[in-house]
Amino acid sequence: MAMIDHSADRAVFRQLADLLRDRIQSGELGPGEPLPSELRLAQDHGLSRTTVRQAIGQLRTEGLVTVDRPRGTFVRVPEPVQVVTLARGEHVGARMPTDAERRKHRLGEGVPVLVVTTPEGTETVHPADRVQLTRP
Amino acid sequence: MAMIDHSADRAVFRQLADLLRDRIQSGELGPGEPLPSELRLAQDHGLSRTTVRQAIGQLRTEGLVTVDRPRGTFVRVPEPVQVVTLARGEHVGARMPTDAERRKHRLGEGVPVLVVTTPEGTETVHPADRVQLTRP
DNA sequence: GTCCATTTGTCCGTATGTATC
DNA sequence: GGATACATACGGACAAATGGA
Repeated sequence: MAMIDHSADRAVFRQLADLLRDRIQSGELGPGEPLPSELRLAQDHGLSRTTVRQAIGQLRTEGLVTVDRPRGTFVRVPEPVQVVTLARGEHVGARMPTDAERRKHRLGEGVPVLVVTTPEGTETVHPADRVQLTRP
Repeated sequence: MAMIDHSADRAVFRQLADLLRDRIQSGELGPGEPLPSELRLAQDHGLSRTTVRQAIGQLRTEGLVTVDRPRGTFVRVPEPVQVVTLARGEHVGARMPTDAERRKHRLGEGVPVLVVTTPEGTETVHPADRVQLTRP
């Protein structure tokens, strides 16, 4: 098993996040598959549950995993993407939603929003996990 | 002073995050201004420093504040925005960067990246706090 | 339906390290 | 050196929701 180095420069919880991220991005943990439970990870690596939660929190903010409480933590499953066409003169930015916006649009953690601004200044917000913009 | 309701349905750290977010969005705490220290917030509201850190962590993931350790926690100052023109057929998405990408591009916490994909499939990433895309 | 084990969420306390002023 | 402030890591406790026996 991959190991954690307590004497390393990098924080322990970041090392654990790196390990789990690698397992996800390598495909060893596929979309929809559960991560080991927090208790299991803590025991396996000799860490406190607090530290394990920090690591998983990191992956949550990166949008790599979602939590279905209390069933477990799962590798995020990609949403079907809808393509939206940009009109002339429109600008596009991205930012994190506020807590209120997250609930309103039912956004998962770690999912930004795309903000489209018309030349008149009107803004529309799109969930970045379900929308792609295109210049035709 | 605004109060925390321990009997409320909403978690205490979320209530504190709400209070601080309101003070930022109302302009009472302007860009570049420091938040009260974690210890100060803990004492003022009768909370543990752990809980205060949870609240501030929430605002960090929302990109509302930045931490300059150990000077303090500050309301994020908007970056100068560079406008990038989209070519025909390009697609635009957004996602959170991984930890490695964050360090590579010197991205602040809570800042997504804009991902531009050419028709050939080449991807370029832009920090969403410094770049806006436009369809001319 | 009830009981119980599992799992995540929340909150507290403590300690130590590191960088700044 | 000392005080301040954030970062990391540990520990414990209880709550809430799920799922299986």
